Amino acid sequence: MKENLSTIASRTGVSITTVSRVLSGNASKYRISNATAERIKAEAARCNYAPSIVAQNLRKRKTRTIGLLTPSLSNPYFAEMASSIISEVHRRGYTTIVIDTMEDEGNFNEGLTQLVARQVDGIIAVPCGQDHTLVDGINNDFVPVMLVDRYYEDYALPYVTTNNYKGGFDATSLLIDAGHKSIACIQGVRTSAPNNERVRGYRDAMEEAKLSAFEFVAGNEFSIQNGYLETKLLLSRHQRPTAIFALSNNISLGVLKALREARLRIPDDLSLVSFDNYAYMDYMEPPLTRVSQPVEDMAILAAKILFDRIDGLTPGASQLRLSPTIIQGESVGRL
Amino acid sequence: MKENLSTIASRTGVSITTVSRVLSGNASKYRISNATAERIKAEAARCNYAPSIVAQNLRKRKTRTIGLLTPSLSNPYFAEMASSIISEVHRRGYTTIVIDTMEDEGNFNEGLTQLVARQVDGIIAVPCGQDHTLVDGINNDFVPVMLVDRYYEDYALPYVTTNNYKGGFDATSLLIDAGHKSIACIQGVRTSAPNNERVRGYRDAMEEAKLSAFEFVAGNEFSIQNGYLETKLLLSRHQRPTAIFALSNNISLGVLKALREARLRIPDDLSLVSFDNYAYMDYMEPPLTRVSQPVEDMAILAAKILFDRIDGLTPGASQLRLSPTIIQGESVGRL
DNA sequence: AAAAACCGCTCAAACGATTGTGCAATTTTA
DNA sequence: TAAAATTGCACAATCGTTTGAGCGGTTTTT
Repeated sequence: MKENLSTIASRTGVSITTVSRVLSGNASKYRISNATAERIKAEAARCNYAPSIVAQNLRKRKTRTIGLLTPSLSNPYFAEMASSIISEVHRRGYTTIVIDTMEDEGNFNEGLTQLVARQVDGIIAVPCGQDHTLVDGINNDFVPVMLVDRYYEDYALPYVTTNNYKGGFDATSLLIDAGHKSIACIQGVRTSAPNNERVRGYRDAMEEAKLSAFEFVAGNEFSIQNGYLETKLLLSRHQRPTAIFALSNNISLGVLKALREARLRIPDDLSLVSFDNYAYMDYMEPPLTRVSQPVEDMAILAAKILFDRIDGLTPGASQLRLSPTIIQGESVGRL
Repeated sequence: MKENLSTIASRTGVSITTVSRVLSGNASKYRISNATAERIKAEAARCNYAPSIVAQNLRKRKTRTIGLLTPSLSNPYFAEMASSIISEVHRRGYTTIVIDTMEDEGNFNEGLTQLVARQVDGIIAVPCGQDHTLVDGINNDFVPVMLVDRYYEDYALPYVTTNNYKGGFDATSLLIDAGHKSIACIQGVRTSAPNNERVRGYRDAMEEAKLSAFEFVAGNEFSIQNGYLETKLLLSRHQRPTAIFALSNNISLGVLKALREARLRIPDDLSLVSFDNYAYMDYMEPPLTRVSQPVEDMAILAAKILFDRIDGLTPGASQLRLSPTIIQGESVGRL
């Protein structure tokens, strides 16, 4: 049924060692005769032998596995990221253990511990929360960790992220160029570095246009509900903004829901620019103008840097920000 | 640095066996004195010991891991399914290895083999292709396999899927009830069982309404491009249909793209019903009327049946079809 | 002809846990 | 007080590989 080296060894009349060496391609290196080698290979093929990866993992102290900690696979942004990472990892002959942290710091830390116990060779993570002691210790003492999207400011852990500042700045400038002055910004988690960079970009663009007096930042979660509630609040103010800058895809969905309830039309009644890109946004009412993050590039780069570290190479710069691009939709009106 | 049973044993002056028994909670079962047990626990806690899961896997011949073979994480339908499955698996104390087969039968089979070599305790798979000899052999000889969404017709492998026939029938009936007679159906992979059930539902609904003369089924892939090209072809016919039934979310995106290029408006110029549901569809132009598959229920049920088999329980019915629901959008016009 | 080199393979330890059995020392029972 | 039972732990095998060292026999070198 389940074959192993020893069953093959006894059937071919050689030692386990010899079988192992032949089947791992080291026959000539250890001077196994061609005749013996062929006999072993034939038997292995006949009985459909495949080595136990579990046993190899133990002996080699290497699992050819990497762990991926993602906050939410149901978010298309992270799903695409996971998809790209998994295929990059696969391309290198590794497999991926995926842990969905559901945006919870406890789950995140538990996942990290689990991955270390499973002796993954590397970890790619989108962190939750601000406490980086555990992940930092793991990166120093056990396996290389690579952060994607989110990161810890002023800290040494390597990461690949979007140039969120530029994204915030460009999106805001776009609205300003269209004549908007009163631009509200609905943000996500306030302790998230990308969020704060986006906000900083927004503020700088406003300031540069001498619109600081109109600055308005609200919100505290990257969720549909947060976008919905903050928009509800915004609309109830006596001075309604002419544009909204939503700092994530989910926030935008919430904004849209609130606007629809209020029977306000985009871009006639209000303009909207969203962070994040997704194919569906082209078919929305109207197609959204948005800041597209280079998801695939980030994934590939994160994998590359991680594997360089796994392979013992010391990568150069390992805190990288890739430029986002603006995708023009029809959700911004000229004033 | 990396602690193991032997370092703890030598520091506490007992045998490895004793340490193992204490730390795995079997102290009293093997009559280890309280004093010794406490001493060992204290030392383990002090040095932050965690057992090597790799070693446990080998010895216990169990990995507490399940493999998930998904065709494409960038498809929101499968991403949500993966998300639900991963959290169900996690809830049971297992971890998930995810393999993205990219809709390729070769990748699928390679993934299966890999998972078996890694000795996962069970496999949840959305299969690709029609040849089920490998997956079937694995299910019989190695680990339990559970199919989701797609399955092999007239074959014993257990699965959970949507009642695709009902989905096809209901969606078509809805269009018929709205007065449509000429309803085109754009299908996906023709060898896929769900696809064919949807088509069968479509045909039966047409027949029941005595509209067989208007039946029209085209297409061969669950992709945006297929939806796009088939719509282009449809529109170039001299008798244009009044409605399109698209058998997947991606196909619908392609339809929308083609209609937009032709400057045709939904539902005024053409009606559309789509298979699959996604939050974004509510914000599209117009919100789509669609057949929503019970993704989460399928995931939970698939996990339950798989774990029942892993635990040696013999589940009752294990080829299940869950009913889809229709979500009313505004993409169907009355004639 | 002795020394060196080579050939073809095996031994045994190791990776880090789990587990059935066994064995002294102590305590209880008869 | 001798036999029986209990206590508290250790020995050693096992899971399935990998790998450095070694060994007897043949061939080549000096």
